[in-house]
Amino acid sequence: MKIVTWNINGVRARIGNLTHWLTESAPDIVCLQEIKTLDDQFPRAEIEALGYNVETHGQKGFNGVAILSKLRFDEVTRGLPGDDSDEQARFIEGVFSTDKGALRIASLYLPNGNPIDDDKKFPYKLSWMERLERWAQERLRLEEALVLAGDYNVIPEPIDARFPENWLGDALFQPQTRQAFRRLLNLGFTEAVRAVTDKPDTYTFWDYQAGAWQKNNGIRIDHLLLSPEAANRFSAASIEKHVRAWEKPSDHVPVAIDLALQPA
DNA sequence: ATGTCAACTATGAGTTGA
Repeated sequence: MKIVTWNINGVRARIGNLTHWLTESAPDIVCLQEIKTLDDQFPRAEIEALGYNVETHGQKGFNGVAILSKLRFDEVTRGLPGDDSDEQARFIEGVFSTDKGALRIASLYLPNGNPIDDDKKFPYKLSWMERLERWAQERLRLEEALVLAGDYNVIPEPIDARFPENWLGDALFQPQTRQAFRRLLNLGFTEAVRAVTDKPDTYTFWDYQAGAWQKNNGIRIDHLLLSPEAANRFSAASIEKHVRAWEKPSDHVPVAIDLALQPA
């Protein structure tokens, strides 16, 4: 089963791009971030026409996440628990039935957190990461195949940036950010891409500005975290980098994994 | 060179967020 995460950076601006990619890549389940639309304006008909079920958690103008799936959703939950005052749409969870039992997948869009001296933005990022850790700890107790996929806005290690020194003052590469990400991993997750390669120049995002793509000035911030039960079925990971060279691209590219699971 | 882009407000051009 092929599972992919992709920050689409505006699903309405990118619908042609998305349907072309769905046809080419043929994923079973897709976690989208930054759909930048209300649920009732999501272009679901074009996606359903390709055989996908669609569940969204959108908001006006920015943020927003979705899950597209060839498998029927058994359950859907919107929003990350832990702060009832948080109105930003950054988290959706779906549960599916497979031949090996339940498969639980979350599509998450972790706060950017810049600038770090703002009195709200970086603290919001860190508190969101604490909420995510608590949620993950609880879900791991279920001992299910669990995939936590999305735009983490975290550069885990210096090797995950072409020019790590450029990111020292950035929320994506702060010691507190990296430490929170390691805490999450250390609950027992396998980070899929780094489990299969230690190569440098393994990036998932290239800024639109300053010719970052042409210069390969990239960072790796889109990740898939696997519970032990998912990691035991994990066979491959790939970054679909060619999509960044398409017309009107997102600044992120799809990151895919294969799990040895079949729809029930 | 903060060099780009999407969506908002508002109906041409500025703001926000990334």
